[in-house]
Amino acid sequence: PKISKFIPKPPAPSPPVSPPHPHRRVPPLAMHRGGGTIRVLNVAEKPSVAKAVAEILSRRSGGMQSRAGRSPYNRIFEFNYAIGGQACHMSVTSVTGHLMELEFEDRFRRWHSCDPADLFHAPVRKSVPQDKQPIRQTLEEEARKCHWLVLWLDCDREGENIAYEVVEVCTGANRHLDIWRARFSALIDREIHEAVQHLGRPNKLFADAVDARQEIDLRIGASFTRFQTMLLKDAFVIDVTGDDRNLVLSYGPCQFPTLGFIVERFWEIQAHEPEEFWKINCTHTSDEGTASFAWIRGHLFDYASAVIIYEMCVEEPMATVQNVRNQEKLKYPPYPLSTVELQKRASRYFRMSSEHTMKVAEELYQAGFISYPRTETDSFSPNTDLHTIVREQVPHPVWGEYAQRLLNPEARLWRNPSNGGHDDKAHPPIHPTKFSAGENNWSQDHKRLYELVVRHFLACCSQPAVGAETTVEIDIAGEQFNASGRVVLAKNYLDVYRFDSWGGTLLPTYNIGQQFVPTTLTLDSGVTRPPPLLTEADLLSCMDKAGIGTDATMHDHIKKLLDRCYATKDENMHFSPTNLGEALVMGYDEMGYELWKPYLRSMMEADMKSVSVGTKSKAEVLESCLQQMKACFLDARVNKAKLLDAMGTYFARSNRPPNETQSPIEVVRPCGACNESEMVLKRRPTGDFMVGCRSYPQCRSVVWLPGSISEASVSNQVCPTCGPGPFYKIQFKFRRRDIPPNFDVDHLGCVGGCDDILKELTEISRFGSRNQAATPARGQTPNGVRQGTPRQDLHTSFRPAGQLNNENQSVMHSQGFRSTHTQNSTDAGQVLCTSCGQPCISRTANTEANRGRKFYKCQDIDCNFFKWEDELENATPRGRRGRGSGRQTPASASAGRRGGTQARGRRGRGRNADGGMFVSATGDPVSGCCFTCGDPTHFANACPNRGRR
DNA sequence: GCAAGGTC
Repeated sequence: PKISKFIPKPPAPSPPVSPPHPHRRVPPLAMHRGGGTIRVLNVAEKPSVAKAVAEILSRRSGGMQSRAGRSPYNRIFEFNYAIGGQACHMSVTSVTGHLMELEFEDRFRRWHSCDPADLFHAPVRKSVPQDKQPIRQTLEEEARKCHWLVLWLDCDREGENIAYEVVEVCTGANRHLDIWRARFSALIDREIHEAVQHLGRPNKLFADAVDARQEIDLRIGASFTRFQTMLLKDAFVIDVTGDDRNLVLSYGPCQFPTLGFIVERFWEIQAHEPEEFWKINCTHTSDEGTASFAWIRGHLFDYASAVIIYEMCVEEPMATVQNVRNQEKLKYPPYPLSTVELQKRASRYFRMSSEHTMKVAEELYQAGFISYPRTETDSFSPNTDLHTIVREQVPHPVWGEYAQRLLNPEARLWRNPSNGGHDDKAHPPIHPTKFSAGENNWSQDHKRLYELVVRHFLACCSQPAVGAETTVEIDIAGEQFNASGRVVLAKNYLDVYRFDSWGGTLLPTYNIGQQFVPTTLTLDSGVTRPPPLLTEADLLSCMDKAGIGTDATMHDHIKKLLDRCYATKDENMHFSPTNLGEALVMGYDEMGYELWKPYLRSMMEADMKSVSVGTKSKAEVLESCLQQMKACFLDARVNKAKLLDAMGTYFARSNRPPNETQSPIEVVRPCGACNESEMVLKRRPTGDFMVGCRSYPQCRSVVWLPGSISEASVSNQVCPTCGPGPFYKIQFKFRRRDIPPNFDVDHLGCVGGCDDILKELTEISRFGSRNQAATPARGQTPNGVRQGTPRQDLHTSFRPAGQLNNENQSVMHSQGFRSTHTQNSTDAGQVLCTSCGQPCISRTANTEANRGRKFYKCQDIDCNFFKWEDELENATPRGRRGRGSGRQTPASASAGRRGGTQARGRRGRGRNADGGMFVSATGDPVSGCCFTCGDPTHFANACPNRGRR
C-alpha cells in the first residue's frame, strides 16, 4: 500500500474542544486542508482495545457515542478530539486479530491436485476469509468517510502485519487516506494521548517478517503434512482415532519440535541404565531430637572405596562438631504473572491443562475479573496503582484480612513487586481487575484460577519469607558430614500464597568442638533414576526457552499433539509419545533430519529478526529457507523407506505381501496378556519373525525372535514345561553366518521362556555379542514380553530383534561404504554406492558357484559398483562394532538400554538383587562377601543382618 | 484434510 507523503503539523497544545452536543448530528465530511474537521478512522487489534482507546481519548471531550458495525463484535466509537491542534472527528473500531489469511491458489488446494513438492513454489494469495467479511465491510464503509487512518494495532510484529492488512482493505475503498501508526505499550491515559499526538508510520519491515513466516509455515506445513499423510495412511493400518479416513498426520514447525521434546525425554528414560551407588548416613538423637547428617561426598559409585571409608568411620565413630553456621535466608515471592507462568502454575497446582486454563482465563477476562490473560510481561509499570487493586480485595472472606494487613503501613508487609525482566509493551502482568467472592456461574476452575491470580498478585506485593538456617558440620574419622535445619521466622507472602511452601526442620543445638557418638552410622545403597516424563509445565518451559510458539499459541500446539494422537497425557499431567508420535520422530531422525528439533524454528526466528531490522530482505529469506526445505523434502521422499521402517515398528502394513496374507495362521500359544486371543507366528514385511497376539492392535503383546532366523513354522509338539498352554514348539532355521559356530542351524524351540538356546540366540541377535549372558533385558519377563513400561502397550519400548541386529550392519563404514544415515545407521542393507552415492539394491546370486549368496549393486545400470554381502562382513565381524561416538540415535540408545546393561551398569559389584552373580566389564564373575556379616552369598546392601550390628 | 498467528 502506498503511504501518503502528507505529514501532519507538529503537535501543539490541544485547544479546548467543545463537548459533542448529544442531539447534534455527526459533522458532515469536511476537507481538512481547508481547516475544517479531519475525519479519522482508528482501528485497533481487538474490540477491547478500541473501547479502551476511545474511552481514554473521549474523556476530555465529554464522552463518546457507540454504534454497531457490520460485525456484532466490533463496534464503532465516535467522539471529537484534537490532534496537534487540529480538530478531528474520531471513529474507533477494531478487527479481531488477523484480517486476512494466506492460502494456496484454488488449483493447489485439493490434496491430490498437485505433487506436494509443488507447494514450495505454488502461488499463494492473501485474502479476507468469509467469517471476516463483515469486518472488512465496516472498514471499507468507514474508510470512505475518512481522511486519515490511524492504526492502533498491538506493537509487535504480528500487529504490524495486521496493520498492513487493514491498510490494504481501507485504501482499497479510499485511496486518498493518510496512514498513521499509533504506538503505545499500555492502555493508560498518558500513553494513549502521547501515542495519538506523536503519530508515526507503520513499519513495513516488521510486516514483511511476518509475511515470510506465514509463507514458510504454510508451504512447509502443507507439503510435509500431505506427503506423510498420504504415504503412511496408505501403507499402514493406523487405528489411533478409530476412523482413519479423517486421519491427518500433520507436520508443523511448532508442533513437531514440541513432540520432539516429549519423545526425546521418553528416549532418555528408556536409555537410562540404573547405576548403583553407595553413601554413608549418620544420625544422632539427643534430648532435643534427631539430626540427620549427610555425607559431604554425596555418594560413590565405587563400592570398594565406600566400604573402606565406611569401615574407617565405624572403627572411629566419635563425631566432632567442626562448624556451626547460622544464616538468615529469604524466600522471595514470585514475579508478576505472565501467561506462561499462569499456565505452568495452574497445571502444577490444579492439574489444569494449558488449553483449559486459557479458556477459563479468557472467560474471567471477558467478564472483567482479571486483566488480559495473554501477556509476556512480568513487571508492573510504575504507573500501576497497586494499592487500589489490593484494596479491592479487602472484603474477601478468605484473603481479605491479608489484603488489609498488606495495606497497613505498620504491618511492614508491603514490598513493591520485583521486575521479572520481560515486557511485551502491550499488556500488564495478569492481575485482578474486579473484586469477586465467587460468582454463581463460576465453575470450580473459575474459582481456582481467580484465586491464583489474586493470591499471586497479593504475594507479589509482599515481603519475602524470612528463615533462619543452621548448618552443622561434623567430622568422623576424617570424613565430613553436615546437617541443616530451618526455622521460618516470618512467613510474610507465604501467608497468602498457599501454593508455595518452605518446609523447615528444627535442628538440635550443637556447639563447635562438641563430640558425640552417632546413634546410627550406615552404608546405604541407592540407584540412579531416570528423569521423569515431561509434565505440561516442563513442556511449556521447553517451548518458552526454545521460542516455539507464542504465549497465545503454546497451549494450542500441545493440544494439537493430543488431537493428532501423537502424544498422550496421563492423570499426573505427564506426556508420553504414542506409537505414532514416536514412529514419526524416529523416522525423521533416522533420515538424519532434525525437523523434530527446535533448531528449524530458531533459525526461522533469527531470519525473521533479520527481516524486521532490514539486514535481510523478505525475498532473500523466503528463497533460502524454502530452497533448503524443498531439498530436505525431496531427500525425505527419496529416503521414505526409513519413515516406513519406523512406522513398521509399531503398525501393521495394510498392503501386505501375498506370501504373508496367504500363509496359514500358526497358533503358538494362548495370549497371556489379553487372555482372549492367541499368539501367532508372523513374518513381518522386513522378513523378521515374531510371535504376536492375533488381536493386534487391540492387544499388543509380542515376542520378538532372533533376526538370524531364515525360516520358522509351528510344529505340533507341545512344550512340557511352559504353561498355561499349550505352548507349541516352533521349528526354526537360522542363517549360518548369523549365529555362532557352536549352534545348529536347525532348532526346535519354545518361546515360553524355557529355551536357553533360543534366548541366547535372541541376545546375540539383539546385542551382537557372544559374551553376554542370555538373560532377558531389563523389564522383560523370561518370555520376552516387557511389562510395566510407562505406556500401556507391551512392545513399545523395544524394537524387533531384527531391527537391532541391523545396527550391526553399520560395520560397512569400515570398508569405505557409507550408511545412508548421516551418523549412525540402524537400517538394514542400506549400503550406498561408493561412486555415485545412491542406495544399492540387494540381490541373491543364483549362479552355480554362488547360489544363495547375497550381493549389493548400484541401482544405476551404468554404474559398475558391486559387492558381496559376506565380504562386507568378513572385514569387520558382526557384533564387534563399538558404540558410536556421535549423537545417540534412538536405536543406539535402545541398544544401550539392553545390551549395555551388563557392560556398564554392573561392573565389579558381586551379586545382584536377584541373587545372580555380577559380572565385571570383562564378563568375569566378581567375588566378594558381605562386609557386615561375612556371608559370601550377598553384599552389604542386601544383608539381612543389616542394622543389627 | 495441511501451518502458525492473531482473537471472538
